[in-house]
Amino acid sequence: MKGQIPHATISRLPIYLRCLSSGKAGRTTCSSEQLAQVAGVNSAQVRKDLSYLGSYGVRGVGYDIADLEAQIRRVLGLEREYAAVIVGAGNLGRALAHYDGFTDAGFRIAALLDVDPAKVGEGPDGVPVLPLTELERVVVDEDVSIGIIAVPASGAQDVADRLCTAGIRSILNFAPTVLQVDESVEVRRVDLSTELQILTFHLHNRARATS
Amino acid sequence: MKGQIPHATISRLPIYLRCLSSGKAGRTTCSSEQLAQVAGVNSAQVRKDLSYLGSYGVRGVGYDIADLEAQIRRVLGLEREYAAVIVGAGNLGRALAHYDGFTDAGFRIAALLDVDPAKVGEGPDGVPVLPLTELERVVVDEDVSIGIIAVPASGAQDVADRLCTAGIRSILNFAPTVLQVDESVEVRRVDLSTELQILTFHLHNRARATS
DNA sequence: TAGATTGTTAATCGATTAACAATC
DNA sequence: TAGATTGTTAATCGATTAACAATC
Repeated sequence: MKGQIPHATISRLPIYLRCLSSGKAGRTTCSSEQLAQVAGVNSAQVRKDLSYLGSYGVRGVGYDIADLEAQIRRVLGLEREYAAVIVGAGNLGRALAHYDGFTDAGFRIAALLDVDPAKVGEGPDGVPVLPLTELERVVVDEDVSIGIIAVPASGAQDVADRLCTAGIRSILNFAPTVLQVDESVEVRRVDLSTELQILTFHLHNRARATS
Repeated sequence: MKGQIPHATISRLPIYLRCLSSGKAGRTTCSSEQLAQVAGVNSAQVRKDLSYLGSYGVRGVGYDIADLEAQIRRVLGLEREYAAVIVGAGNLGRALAHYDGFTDAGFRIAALLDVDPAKVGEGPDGVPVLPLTELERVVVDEDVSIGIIAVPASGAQDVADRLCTAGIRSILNFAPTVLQVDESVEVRRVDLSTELQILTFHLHNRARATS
């Protein structure tokens, strides 16, 4: 059943969820047109996406906000809490450990890990900074299911290999590298420089187009 | 000419660029198969993407690495430097200002801006932290073309509006909101919680599939 | 020439969206 | 009933990829 939800739909569900939670306090229902407006997509798209969850809308009325929220959370598997480790306690790693969005969304940062012994100790918001050698132990002891890589590109593949060996099957990679991992491991890449370079393409082209 | 390069191709060009730069020192050419391997895509895809740049490959030999790098940089508009401002001097904003990847890729962070007067002063790596009221002046004086939003969701739309009014046409948005902007403005969204939630979908489904 | 690899075609696949019957 | 809005179909659009002639 679940397997047939398209990839593109899955990546829009968190956006719908966010739009629903931050909706006007008074309303209890919401039309596909309204949701489309705030999510920045086509209303037919919204209806199609939501139809994969089952038929929870009411014709002529719209979707019940609380109900829809629950359905999306169920499909995304957000009914339980997940623990994550962040590897790399540099600026980015520490900023991520601080990041409220993770805890707000129900993720728990079990530890920051770093090869540099000087960084070990108490970290931001009481998250411990541990030596990288503790990786395997933390993953087991704290039931960690997500690995976040925030080390320089040169170390990223090694870290990924260790995470995989430790049993991690979901990785969020902030290093500017394409990781080579087993196909059973899901990797999402967040590449900050790449995002800026895509923006420059448009800057460059708009400049050319109007000159 | 440029306008016809597909969106999907544009977003892969920075990855190819990175793979080329970090290649083995000895080699001067590179086949589509090799590039596909490190970039994690299909080799036919690589050839098709590169064909949009023009015909710079040599049959039976491959692509000249230095030449290809130059062509990609030209198409992406990376032959010049761009200045960016980061709005929001919290943990994320400050980590981004520190981030070497931006300077390595030729971006200059002109300033961090924050509404909180307590945060104003000298920031990370000598980047000044200025009051948000300085926004318009900095954009003009420093010829800023990119705005990076690292404020909480509640303030993001206001910041976006001010950036647009100041003349910015490219925005990188780290706030968990879909910004409503004029269609002439290009927005890229980096939503950290969304990425984790997409990972949980796969965790959840793999767990269900194997149980 | 033989081997390697590009550039491009055509087939396939998947995602988007207009349109509208169903129905609250 | 009249108005609103869903769920779904079918058309369209765009992206991926196998295959192979061209050619170094």
